[in-house]
Amino acid sequence: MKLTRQFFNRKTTKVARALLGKFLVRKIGDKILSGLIVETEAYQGFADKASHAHKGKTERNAVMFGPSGFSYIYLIYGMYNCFNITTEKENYPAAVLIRAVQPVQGLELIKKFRGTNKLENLCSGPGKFCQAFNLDRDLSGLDLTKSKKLWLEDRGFLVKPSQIKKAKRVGVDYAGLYKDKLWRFYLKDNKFVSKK
DNA sequence: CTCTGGATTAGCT
DNA sequence: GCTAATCCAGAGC
Repeated sequence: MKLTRQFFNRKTTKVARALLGKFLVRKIGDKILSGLIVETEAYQGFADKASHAHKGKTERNAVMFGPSGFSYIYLIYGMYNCFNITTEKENYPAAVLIRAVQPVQGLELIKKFRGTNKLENLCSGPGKFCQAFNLDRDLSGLDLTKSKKLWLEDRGFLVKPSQIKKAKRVGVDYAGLYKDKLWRFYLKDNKFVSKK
């Protein structure tokens, strides 16, 4: 079943945890790509120095201030894209970054987009995942509860709380007090996460 | 295996 | 002008 607004309209860390084991589905023409989410990170509020919303609302980050369940995709390091899903109520800027996915459907197309065949190297990082699923900034601001190109599904994959590991977020050493927050979540022993 | 530097550009100061 | 929610190739061990 497709994830609805109320799934995303909760505390960001809760959504980040709940997204593990859910499926991200992408439709390109008549082809379906999908993957099991295995790694996420939470970015929330005004005080979080690692968040784009920390300095207030801008043209780029405006969607983070909107309703939950929308895509926020931005260019990082001049070369890669990062895909996020907005969370929480309107005017509270927050989102969950999808860091890694276990590819399930559409392997052929995913391999083509990535230019590699090694399974564990297809979607094991936020930039890799966007490349694999052909996500770019054109798809930012989509309502993921309504879109026909991109949405999330619960397919009954069960994740026990004991299978969820917490860690510091990656690449945010500049974020002062917030750099050590344990707002990264991933599935224990899953070989598709971005780091071991 | 680990470590390091370069690629490349929008967005903010 | 500076630098980032990253990735990869190449060097060294």
